[in-house]
Amino acid sequence: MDAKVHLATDTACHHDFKVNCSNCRLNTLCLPLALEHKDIDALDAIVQRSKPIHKNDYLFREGDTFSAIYAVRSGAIKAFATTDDGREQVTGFYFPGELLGMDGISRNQHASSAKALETAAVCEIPFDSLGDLSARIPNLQRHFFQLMSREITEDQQLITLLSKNSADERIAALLLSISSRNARRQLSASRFRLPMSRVDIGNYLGLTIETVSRVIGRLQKRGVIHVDNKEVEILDFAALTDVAHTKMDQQEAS
Amino acid sequence: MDAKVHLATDTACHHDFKVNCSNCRLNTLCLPLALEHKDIDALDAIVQRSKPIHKNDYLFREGDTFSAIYAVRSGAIKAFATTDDGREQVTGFYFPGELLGMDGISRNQHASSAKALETAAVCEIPFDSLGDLSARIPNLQRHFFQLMSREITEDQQLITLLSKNSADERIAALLLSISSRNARRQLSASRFRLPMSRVDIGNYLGLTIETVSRVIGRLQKRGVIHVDNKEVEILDFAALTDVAHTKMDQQEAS
DNA sequence: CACAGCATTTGACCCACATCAAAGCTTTAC
DNA sequence: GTAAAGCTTTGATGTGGGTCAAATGCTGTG
Repeated sequence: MDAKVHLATDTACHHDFKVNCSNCRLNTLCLPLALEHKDIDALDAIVQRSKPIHKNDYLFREGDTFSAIYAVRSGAIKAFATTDDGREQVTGFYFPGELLGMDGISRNQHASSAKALETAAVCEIPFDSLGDLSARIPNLQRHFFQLMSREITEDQQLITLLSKNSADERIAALLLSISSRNARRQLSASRFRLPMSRVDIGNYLGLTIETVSRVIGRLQKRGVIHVDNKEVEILDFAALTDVAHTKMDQQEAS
Repeated sequence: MDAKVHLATDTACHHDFKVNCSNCRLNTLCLPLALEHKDIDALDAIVQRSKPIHKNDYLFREGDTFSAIYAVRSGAIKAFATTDDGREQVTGFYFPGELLGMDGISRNQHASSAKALETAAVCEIPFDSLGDLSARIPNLQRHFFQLMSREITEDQQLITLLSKNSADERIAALLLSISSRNARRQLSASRFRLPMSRVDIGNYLGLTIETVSRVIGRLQKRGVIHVDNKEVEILDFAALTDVAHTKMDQQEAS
């Protein structure tokens, strides 16, 4: 964790106060747009970095009044809705540089809950301020429309995955998604730690934990990946991509 | 295009070209906001109503350059993506008063295709103009954020439906959704015509046509609904709601 | 009106994944 | 360090809905 814990006494923030949007390592992800310096500073002024949360803490809960969207700075967050009968539908995993909470805008209350999968730091972006600022900075408005649109297309991809793909294909697609999101952050595309449990994976992909476990075991036996608990290494990208896309299963030596 | 060019010759269009946003019957659906008269007029000025399309016509195709979003004025539209192996994932059905096309914003090209399920009229809203206007009319900006957010929450509900619910529950939920959307338009909640085929329903709900057909047959046998081809009557709302929510199936006399 | 081309229904059978069960393994608490 | 409580894996068995097949019903067209 951060060394500067005691710098500020007036807030709950334990994180580096020197960070701002201009110097944030993630700004090419969270703000991949050509904003003027002064515009970035204006955005920076409304962003609050006061939310270090740890494992299992809620960032917000379904039904909470909506007031802000959140950008992940470190750690990992899962978003999920709880069904009538108490089961959990995970609607997304969010890694550093990614934004969540946009589903709360429509009814002014969060439609899903979000909790930390591990210790995480987030930027809180008050939505009213963001709206005001967007009206003044056309690029920012456009960018924010794009971010929401991306959430829509990603949800639609998940819909397709759930509706049309086998368990093997779903797992392979998730591993490749995490891999490529790691790569965007300059981290290894082939070795990483899964921050979520098998239960979470199951609740995201519409599978039981047993199936998740079996599929992972099968991929490992084939030499496509190596898994040790939550540590994953992708040994054969081509094969994994193949699994993700192949409708009919290819036969393999067991 | 100018709408008026078709007045003399095009008899395929049965719709009223005099319509504008102020007098549109649907404006409480498509614009449920407190816009000033002059703001509505400004919006009206950018909206184009030049698109009467008929059954199986495309409104836009996956990959087309994105330039506008669309509001359905009459008829019905389905949006869908085509998977690698050529299958169709229907991502939504759109009825009068509903907007589609927002998934194209993020990459400046449509992420899905849209085609008419029956003869339809749509309003085309050029996105650049809408952005400009939104920057000047805070209420409009907020409203549009809300519309996109609603699309997100609806997609997430579909994700949950696909991931957690049985065939019976999915069908029941779809029928209830269409029913309530009809009611919003002052139409009967209990009797309506399904504009989409069984194939489309299957591709939306992640089921085969055989299963769709069997579930509908079963619901009919139980006296929950009456179906004649595409005409549906809901005979027992309580029972249908029950089917939509019940995880464990209730026993019934067959 | 009759025929071609679809869409829908119905039945028989099968399989991918769920469910049930139980045994490691890992983490947390004291 | 050890116990308790989770997680994860692995195996045996069951089933909802997919697949295959065929009959029937619609729709449009010349």
